[in-house]
Amino acid sequence: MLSHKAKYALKALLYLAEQDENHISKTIEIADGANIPKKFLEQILLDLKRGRFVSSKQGKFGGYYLIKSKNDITLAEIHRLFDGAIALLPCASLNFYEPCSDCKTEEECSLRHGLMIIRNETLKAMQNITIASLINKK
Amino acid sequence: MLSHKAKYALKALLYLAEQDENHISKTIEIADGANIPKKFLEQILLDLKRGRFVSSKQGKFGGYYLIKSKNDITLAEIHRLFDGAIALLPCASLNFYEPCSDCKTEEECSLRHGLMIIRNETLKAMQNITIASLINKK
DNA sequence: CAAAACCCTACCAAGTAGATAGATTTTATA
DNA sequence: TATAAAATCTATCTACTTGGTAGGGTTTTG
Repeated sequence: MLSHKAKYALKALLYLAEQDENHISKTIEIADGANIPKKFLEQILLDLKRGRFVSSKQGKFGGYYLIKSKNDITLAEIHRLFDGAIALLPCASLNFYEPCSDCKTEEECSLRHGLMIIRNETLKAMQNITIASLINKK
Repeated sequence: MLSHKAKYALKALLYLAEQDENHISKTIEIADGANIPKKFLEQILLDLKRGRFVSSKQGKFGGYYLIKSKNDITLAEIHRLFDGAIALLPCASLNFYEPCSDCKTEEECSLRHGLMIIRNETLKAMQNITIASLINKK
Protein backbone atom coordinates (compact mmCIF):
# COMPACT_ATOMS: atom_id res chain seq x y z
CA MET A 1 0.00 0.00 0.00
CA LEU A 2 1.05 3.58 -0.61
CA SER A 3 1.94 5.71 2.40
CA HIS A 4 0.05 8.96 2.92
CA LYS A 5 3.24 10.74 1.97
CA ALA A 6 3.36 9.10 -1.44
CA LYS A 7 -0.34 9.68 -2.00
CA TYR A 8 -0.06 13.35 -1.05
CA ALA A 9 3.01 13.71 -3.25
CA LEU A 10 1.07 12.42 -6.24
CA LYS A 11 -1.82 14.75 -5.54
CA ALA A 12 0.52 17.70 -5.14
CA LEU A 13 2.23 16.89 -8.44
CA LEU A 14 -1.15 16.55 -10.07
CA TYR A 15 -2.09 19.96 -8.74
CA LEU A 16 1.11 21.52 -10.04
CA ALA A 17 0.70 19.87 -13.43
CA GLU A 18 -2.74 21.41 -13.83
CA GLN A 19 -1.54 24.98 -13.36
CA ASP A 20 -0.68 27.32 -16.20
CA GLU A 21 2.84 27.24 -17.58
CA ASN A 22 5.15 29.48 -15.50
CA HIS A 23 2.74 29.64 -12.62
CA ILE A 24 4.34 29.30 -9.19
CA SER A 25 2.22 27.70 -6.48
CA LYS A 26 2.50 28.50 -2.78
CA THR A 27 2.43 25.61 -0.34
CA ILE A 28 -0.83 26.80 1.16
CA GLU A 29 -2.37 26.94 -2.29
CA ILE A 30 -1.44 23.34 -2.99
CA ALA A 31 -2.50 22.26 0.47
CA ASP A 32 -5.96 23.75 0.03
CA GLY A 33 -6.31 22.66 -3.56
CA ALA A 34 -5.34 19.06 -2.95
CA ASN A 35 -6.62 18.74 0.60
CA ILE A 36 -3.31 18.00 2.30
CA PRO A 37 -2.22 19.14 5.80
CA LYS A 38 0.00 22.13 5.13
CA LYS A 39 2.90 21.42 7.44
CA PHE A 40 3.03 17.84 6.29
CA LEU A 41 2.99 18.97 2.70
CA GLU A 42 6.02 21.19 3.37
CA GLN A 43 8.16 18.15 4.07
CA ILE A 44 6.82 16.33 1.05
CA LEU A 45 7.60 19.24 -1.25
CA LEU A 46 11.13 19.35 0.08
CA ASP A 47 11.47 15.66 -0.68
CA LEU A 48 10.12 16.22 -4.17
CA LYS A 49 12.64 18.99 -4.58
CA ARG A 50 15.51 16.75 -3.49
CA GLY A 51 14.20 14.21 -5.97
CA ARG A 52 14.35 16.83 -8.72
CA PHE A 53 10.68 16.65 -9.60
CA VAL A 54 9.99 20.22 -8.55
CA SER A 55 12.00 23.32 -7.83
CA SER A 56 11.22 26.31 -5.66
CA LYS A 57 11.62 30.01 -5.40
CA GLN A 58 12.09 31.45 -1.94
CA GLY A 59 10.88 34.70 -0.50
CA LYS A 60 7.84 36.76 -1.29
CA PHE A 61 5.90 35.50 -4.30
CA GLY A 62 7.91 32.31 -4.07
CA GLY A 63 6.54 28.81 -4.27
CA TYR A 64 6.89 25.53 -6.10
CA TYR A 65 6.76 24.48 -9.73
CA LEU A 66 7.41 21.36 -11.80
CA ILE A 67 10.80 20.97 -13.39
CA LYS A 68 10.07 17.56 -14.89
CA SER A 69 7.50 17.01 -17.61
CA LYS A 70 4.22 15.55 -16.38
CA ASN A 71 4.70 12.91 -19.08
CA ASP A 72 7.94 11.80 -17.50
CA ILE A 73 6.94 11.55 -13.85
CA THR A 74 5.87 7.97 -13.23
CA LEU A 75 4.19 6.29 -10.31
CA ALA A 76 7.21 4.01 -10.06
CA GLU A 77 9.52 6.94 -9.33
CA ILE A 78 7.27 8.42 -6.68
CA HIS A 79 6.83 5.03 -5.05
CA ARG A 80 10.56 4.56 -4.85
CA LEU A 81 11.19 8.04 -3.50
CA PHE A 82 8.68 7.82 -0.66
CA ASP A 83 7.96 4.14 -0.08
CA GLY A 84 11.09 2.45 -1.35
CA ALA A 85 11.26 -0.88 -3.14
CA ILE A 86 8.58 -2.00 -5.55
CA ALA A 87 9.48 -5.67 -5.13
CA LEU A 88 7.82 -7.68 -2.39
CA LEU A 89 11.12 -8.64 -0.75
CA PRO A 90 14.49 -6.89 -0.77
CA CYS A 91 16.12 -9.90 -2.43
CA ALA A 92 13.90 -9.37 -5.49
CA SER A 93 14.49 -5.63 -5.72
CA LEU A 94 16.41 -3.77 -8.38
CA ASN A 95 16.97 -0.47 -6.59
CA PHE A 96 16.83 -1.60 -2.98
CA TYR A 97 18.46 -5.00 -3.16
CA GLU A 98 19.50 -6.76 0.03
CA PRO A 99 20.13 -10.46 0.53
CA CYS A 100 17.62 -12.20 2.77
CA SER A 101 19.00 -12.97 6.18
CA ASP A 102 16.92 -16.04 6.83
CA CYS A 103 17.57 -18.02 3.67
CA LYS A 104 19.64 -21.08 4.30
CA THR A 105 20.29 -21.61 0.64
CA GLU A 106 21.80 -18.16 0.16
CA GLU A 107 21.92 -16.65 -3.34
CA GLU A 108 18.84 -18.54 -4.47
CA CYS A 109 16.04 -18.20 -1.98
CA SER A 110 12.94 -20.15 -2.82
CA LEU A 111 10.77 -17.09 -3.26
CA ARG A 112 13.12 -14.86 -5.18
CA HIS A 113 12.37 -16.06 -8.67
CA GLY A 114 8.62 -15.76 -8.35
CA LEU A 115 8.85 -12.38 -6.68
CA MET A 116 11.03 -11.05 -9.46
CA ILE A 117 8.36 -11.95 -12.00
CA ILE A 118 5.82 -10.01 -9.99
CA ARG A 119 8.15 -7.09 -9.59
CA ASN A 120 8.72 -6.97 -13.34
CA GLU A 121 5.02 -6.88 -14.10
CA THR A 122 4.20 -4.36 -11.42
CA LEU A 123 7.09 -2.14 -12.39
CA LYS A 124 6.06 -2.17 -16.03
CA ALA A 125 2.55 -1.11 -15.06
CA MET A 126 3.80 1.56 -12.68
CA GLN A 127 6.10 3.06 -15.28
CA ASN A 128 3.12 3.44 -17.57
CA ILE A 129 1.17 5.55 -15.12
CA THR A 130 2.35 9.15 -15.37
CA ILE A 131 1.05 12.36 -13.88
CA ALA A 132 -0.20 13.26 -17.35
CA SER A 133 -2.08 9.99 -17.71
CA LEU A 134 -3.76 10.52 -14.35
CA ILE A 135 -5.00 13.95 -15.37
CA ASN A 136 -6.60 12.65 -18.53
CA LYS A 137 -8.47 9.88 -16.78
CA LYS A 138 -9.86 11.98 -14.00
CA MET B 1 6.64 -5.29 0.71
CA LEU B 2 5.71 -8.63 2.24
CA SER B 3 5.58 -8.88 6.02
CA HIS B 4 7.73 -11.50 7.71
CA LYS B 5 4.54 -13.37 8.49
CA ALA B 6 3.60 -13.67 4.84
CA LYS B 7 7.13 -14.63 3.88
CA TYR B 8 7.30 -17.28 6.59
CA ALA B 9 3.88 -18.57 5.57
CA LEU B 10 5.07 -19.06 2.00
CA LYS B 11 8.19 -20.83 3.16
CA ALA B 12 6.19 -23.07 5.45
CA LEU B 13 3.78 -23.97 2.66
CA LEU B 14 6.72 -24.65 0.40
CA TYR B 15 8.18 -26.95 3.01
CA LEU B 16 4.89 -28.82 3.38
CA ALA B 17 4.47 -29.12 -0.37
CA GLU B 18 7.86 -30.76 -0.66
CA GLN B 19 7.08 -33.57 1.76
CA ASP B 20 5.87 -37.01 0.70
CA GLU B 21 2.15 -37.48 0.24
CA ASN B 22 0.49 -38.28 3.59
CA HIS B 23 3.45 -37.06 5.57
CA ILE B 24 2.55 -34.97 8.62
CA SER B 25 5.05 -32.31 9.66
CA LYS B 26 5.60 -31.20 13.24
CA THR B 27 5.93 -27.48 13.88
CA ILE B 28 9.50 -27.84 15.04
CA GLU B 29 10.32 -29.74 11.88
CA ILE B 30 9.00 -26.94 9.68
CA ALA B 31 10.65 -24.31 11.83
CA ASP B 32 14.04 -25.96 11.48
CA GLY B 33 13.58 -26.83 7.84
CA ALA B 34 12.49 -23.37 6.76
CA ASN B 35 14.43 -21.35 9.33
CA ILE B 36 11.48 -19.75 11.11
CA PRO B 37 11.21 -18.92 14.85
CA LYS B 38 9.12 -21.75 16.26
CA LYS B 39 6.69 -19.83 18.45
CA PHE B 40 6.08 -17.32 15.69
CA LEU B 41 5.48 -20.14 13.24
CA GLU B 42 2.82 -21.58 15.52
CA GLN B 43 0.68 -18.49 15.03
CA ILE B 44 1.24 -18.50 11.31
CA LEU B 45 0.22 -22.13 10.97
CA LEU B 46 -2.96 -21.40 12.88
CA ASP B 47 -3.71 -18.59 10.46
CA LEU B 48 -3.06 -20.90 7.54
CA LYS B 49 -5.39 -23.42 9.11
CA ARG B 50 -8.16 -20.83 9.51
CA GLY B 51 -7.58 -19.90 5.88
CA ARG B 52 -8.08 -23.55 4.93
CA PHE B 53 -4.69 -23.97 3.36
CA VAL B 54 -3.54 -26.57 5.85
CA SER B 55 -5.08 -28.83 8.43
CA SER B 56 -3.62 -30.44 11.52
CA LYS B 57 -3.65 -33.59 13.57
CA GLN B 58 -3.24 -33.30 17.29
CA GLY B 59 -1.56 -35.60 19.79
CA LYS B 60 1.54 -37.67 19.59
CA PHE B 61 2.76 -38.01 16.00
CA GLY B 62 0.49 -35.09 15.07
CA GLY B 63 1.40 -32.09 12.93
CA TYR B 64 0.41 -30.10 9.88
CA TYR B 65 -0.31 -31.00 6.27
CA LEU B 66 -1.62 -29.29 3.15
CA ILE B 67 -5.31 -29.61 2.35
CA LYS B 68 -5.15 -27.44 -0.75
CA SER B 69 -3.25 -28.45 -3.86
CA LYS B 70 0.08 -26.73 -4.25
CA ASN B 71 -1.12 -25.79 -7.74
CA ASP B 72 -4.03 -23.89 -6.29
CA ILE B 73 -2.31 -21.87 -3.57
CA THR B 74 -1.38 -18.53 -5.08
CA LEU B 75 0.76 -15.69 -3.84
CA ALA B 76 -2.28 -13.45 -4.13
CA GLU B 77 -4.20 -15.48 -1.57
CA ILE B 78 -1.35 -15.52 0.92
CA HIS B 79 -0.81 -11.81 0.49
CA ARG B 80 -4.44 -11.10 1.21
CA LEU B 81 -4.53 -13.40 4.22
CA PHE B 82 -1.51 -11.90 5.94
CA ASP B 83 -0.93 -8.48 4.43
CA GLY B 84 -4.35 -7.49 3.15
CA ALA B 85 -5.08 -5.51 0.01
CA ILE B 86 -3.03 -5.92 -3.13
CA ALA B 87 -4.04 -2.49 -4.45
CA LEU B 88 -1.95 0.55 -3.54
CA LEU B 89 -4.87 2.39 -1.97
CA PRO B 90 -8.09 1.08 -0.39
CA CYS B 91 -10.20 2.92 -2.97
CA ALA B 92 -8.64 0.77 -5.71
CA SER B 93 -9.04 -2.53 -3.89
CA LEU B 94 -11.39 -5.36 -4.76
CA ASN B 95 -11.36 -7.25 -1.48
CA PHE B 96 -10.54 -4.45 0.94
CA TYR B 97 -12.35 -1.52 -0.60
CA GLU B 98 -12.79 1.69 1.38
CA PRO B 99 -13.50 5.16 0.05
CA CYS B 100 -10.68 7.66 0.50
CA SER B 101 -11.35 10.15 3.24
CA ASP B 102 -9.34 13.01 1.78
CA CYS B 103 -10.74 13.16 -1.73
CA LYS B 104 -12.81 16.23 -2.33
CA THR B 105 -14.25 14.85 -5.51
CA GLU B 106 -15.63 11.74 -3.86
CA GLU B 107 -16.42 8.69 -5.98
CA GLU B 108 -13.75 9.54 -8.53
CA CYS B 109 -10.48 10.33 -6.83
CA SER B 110 -7.72 11.39 -9.17
CA LEU B 111 -5.54 8.39 -8.42
CA ARG B 112 -8.13 5.64 -8.39
CA HIS B 113 -8.21 4.87 -12.08
CA GLY B 114 -4.46 4.53 -12.45
CA LEU B 115 -4.14 2.48 -9.30
CA MET B 116 -6.79 0.06 -10.49
CA ILE B 117 -4.79 -0.61 -13.63
CA ILE B 118 -1.76 -1.42 -11.51
CA ARG B 119 -3.78 -3.59 -9.18
CA ASN B 120 -5.13 -5.57 -12.13
CA GLU B 121 -1.68 -6.23 -13.51
CA THR B 122 -0.15 -7.09 -10.15
CA LEU B 123 -3.04 -9.33 -9.24
CA LYS B 124 -2.79 -11.21 -12.51
CA ALA B 125 0.90 -11.81 -11.89
CA MET B 126 0.34 -12.85 -8.30
CA GLN B 127 -2.35 -15.33 -9.23
CA ASN B 128 0.10 -16.96 -11.58
CA ILE B 129 2.65 -17.65 -8.88
CA THR B 130 1.68 -20.80 -7.04
CA ILE B 131 3.48 -22.87 -4.44
CA ALA B 132 4.03 -25.47 -7.15
CA SER B 133 5.56 -22.92 -9.50
CA LEU B 134 7.92 -21.76 -6.77
CA ILE B 135 9.16 -25.30 -6.18
CA ASN B 136 9.97 -25.85 -9.84
CA LYS B 137 11.97 -22.67 -10.19
CA LYS B 138 14.08 -23.11 -7.11
C1' DC C 1 -0.85 -41.44 32.24
C1' DA C 2 2.53 -38.79 30.55
C1' DA C 3 4.54 -37.29 26.37
C1' DA C 4 3.91 -34.70 22.56
C1' DA C 5 1.51 -32.11 19.96
C1' DC C 6 -1.86 -28.21 19.19
C1' DC C 7 -3.94 -23.91 20.75
C1' DC C 8 -4.56 -19.49 23.12
C1' DT C 9 -3.80 -15.02 25.43
C1' DA C 10 -1.03 -11.64 26.89
C1' DC C 11 2.79 -8.84 26.73
C1' DC C 12 6.83 -6.16 25.08
C1' DA C 13 10.49 -3.45 22.67
C1' DA C 14 11.65 -1.07 18.70
C1' DG C 15 10.46 1.24 14.84
C1' DT C 16 7.50 3.90 11.77
C1' DA C 17 3.75 6.90 10.23
C1' DG C 18 1.53 10.94 10.34
C1' DA C 19 1.63 14.67 11.68
C1' DT C 20 2.56 19.56 14.50
C1' DA C 21 5.38 23.57 16.30
C1' DG C 22 8.48 27.11 16.20
C1' DA C 23 12.55 29.39 14.67
C1' DT C 24 15.41 30.88 10.71
C1' DT C 25 16.62 32.31 6.14
C1' DT C 26 15.60 34.31 1.72
C1' DT C 27 13.47 37.59 -1.34
C1' DA C 28 10.50 41.33 -3.41
C1' DT C 29 9.04 45.65 -2.95
C1' DA C 30 7.28 49.92 -0.61
C1' DT D 1 16.32 49.67 4.54
C1' DA D 2 12.44 47.85 6.89
C1' DT D 3 8.93 44.61 6.43
C1' DA D 4 6.00 41.01 4.98
C1' DA D 5 5.65 36.74 2.79
C1' DA D 6 7.34 32.75 1.60
C1' DA D 7 10.46 28.59 1.76
C1' DT D 8 13.44 25.95 4.85
C1' DC D 9 15.28 23.68 8.99
C1' DT D 10 15.07 21.23 13.34
C1' DA D 11 12.76 19.17 16.83
C1' DT D 12 9.13 16.84 18.98
C1' DC D 13 4.92 14.05 19.82
C1' DT D 14 1.54 10.29 19.84
C1' DA D 15 -0.49 6.23 18.28
C1' DC D 16 0.00 2.25 15.81
C1' DT D 17 2.31 -1.74 13.79
C1' DT D 18 5.76 -5.34 13.50
C1' DG D 19 8.16 -9.08 14.95
C1' DG D 20 8.60 -11.41 18.15
C1' DT D 21 8.59 -13.96 23.31
C1' DA D 22 6.45 -16.08 27.48
C1' DG D 23 3.82 -19.22 29.52
C1' DG D 24 0.70 -21.60 29.95
C1' DG D 25 -3.79 -24.73 28.90
C1' DT D 26 -6.04 -28.46 26.14
C1' DT D 27 -6.30 -32.53 23.48
C1' DT D 28 -4.81 -36.73 21.62
C1' DT D 29 -2.60 -40.99 21.54
C1' DG D 30 1.06 -44.71 22.39
